[in-house]
Amino acid sequence: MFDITPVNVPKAADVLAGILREKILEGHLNEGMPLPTERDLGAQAGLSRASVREALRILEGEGLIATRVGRNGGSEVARPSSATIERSVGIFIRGQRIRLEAVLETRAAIEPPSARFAALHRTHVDLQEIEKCHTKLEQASAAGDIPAYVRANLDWHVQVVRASHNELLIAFISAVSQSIYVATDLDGFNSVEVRSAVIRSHRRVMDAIEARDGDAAARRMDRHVAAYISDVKATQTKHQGVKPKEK
Amino acid sequence: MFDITPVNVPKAADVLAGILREKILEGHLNEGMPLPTERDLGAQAGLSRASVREALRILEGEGLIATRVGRNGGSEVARPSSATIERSVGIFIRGQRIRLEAVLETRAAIEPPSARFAALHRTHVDLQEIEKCHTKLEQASAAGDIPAYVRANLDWHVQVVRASHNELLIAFISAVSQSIYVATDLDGFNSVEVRSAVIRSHRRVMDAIEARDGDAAARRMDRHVAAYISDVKATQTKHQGVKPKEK
DNA sequence: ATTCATAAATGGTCTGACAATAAAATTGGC
DNA sequence: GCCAATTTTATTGTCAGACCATTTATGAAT
Repeated sequence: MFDITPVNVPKAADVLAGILREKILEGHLNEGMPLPTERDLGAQAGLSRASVREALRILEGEGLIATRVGRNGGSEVARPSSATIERSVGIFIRGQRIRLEAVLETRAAIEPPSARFAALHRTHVDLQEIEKCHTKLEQASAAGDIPAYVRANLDWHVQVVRASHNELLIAFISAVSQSIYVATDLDGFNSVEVRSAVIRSHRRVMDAIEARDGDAAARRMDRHVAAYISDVKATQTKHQGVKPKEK
Repeated sequence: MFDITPVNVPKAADVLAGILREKILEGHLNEGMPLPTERDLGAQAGLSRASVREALRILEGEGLIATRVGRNGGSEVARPSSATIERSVGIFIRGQRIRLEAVLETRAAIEPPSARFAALHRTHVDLQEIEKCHTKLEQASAAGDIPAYVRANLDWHVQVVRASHNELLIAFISAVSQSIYVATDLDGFNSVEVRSAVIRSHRRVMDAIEARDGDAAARRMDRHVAAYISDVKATQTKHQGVKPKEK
């Protein structure tokens, strides 16, 4: 037999996008450098403006270029940020109907080792940033402002991972946190006791990071997120009412 | 002051893409369901076909639709797969010039807890799949086929995480592994001793997963990836020659 | 020099057409 | 009646050209 795969029919826009993507990622085009105008690109590539625009739209979706209108407008090379990862992860979670527990589980897997790296690599500025989030958390808790509290809680976790100085872990945590935030049941934090317990856990983790004690940071973060998952599960079963089968 | 943010100028294609995206993610449109034709969509939305096409191209980039040409062609709803995450992570790593060490560090952070979940949630089929990868690894090692060996190595790691049955972790590992593969220095595995050591480590992890021993699985995986990182660093310094400052 | 009006450059959008493709409908042979 | 070859048709892919919207440069008036 010939054993040939389904014939490959690359579209013009895809080809052009691929060429430009490689040029950008290869480093031949640096951040901020302008691309030719759509008309020029079309002339150079022998394509219509419509095809060029589709190609540029693909690259824009990948965060590789940014486009402005008007005179001296046009597309310029951009650095792909974690925002692109956050978007695709968010779509993945919603599209695949990933359960909140699984998302929390993922965070529980990533954060303890991240806390270890944070303890090892943190700078003085990192500590200040984490402390800033913690203060906001305390204030929101005292004021009983639950939405602000949850927001500050998420920010604290992201900030801790930031101190690891591992951009990929930061991107992952940011993406996961974003999805956790929109799915978090605010009622779970109505109790001032629950909020205080979280604040105490955070303090212990921060102490370990400040002391550059990686093992302690990982261990305490592990306990903290595990406790968080238990709380969420308890809240869920309490709210679901009939749902849980009591046999 | 008025305190207004920079005026929002949403583009037609973005708006339409947003509407369709929500419809899909909200679950009103199920997988495989056909969207209207481009002309119909344009008529319904009051937009030109060009704008509709840009919107569809955005959604295609997000993995939310798939498009076929020809009669009875058109776009149909798709489930966003981990491929989208893999792409954005790959672009992020290349675009941000993330060092290989950082990527390996990320894997080292994710895999041990994933191995724990694998030990806890694995099925019999999972074990068989992992074993299959292991067999391929041994064969490639014996035959001295380094590229196949590295490929099988990566597959084994992904397969272990698959056994965790956490789709998000699987997506992360797949994405990271993909990038590790293209950056792996094949020469590091020229030695049969190195390859055998890897195979022995894998076997120990597999034993723990089979025994449903989460702690052991996590611990052994941790040691394995840590050793891997050391090897890579050793290989790098050996190869770089002058680069490392020997003071 | 500052301010204001005008022009120019660029992306955003629309219209209409034709090409390429793949499936359905039709036809012809048996 | 059934199967194969052919034609038709529905759909995306691509193109060309025009005009609109937005932003900036330019130059004139003060």
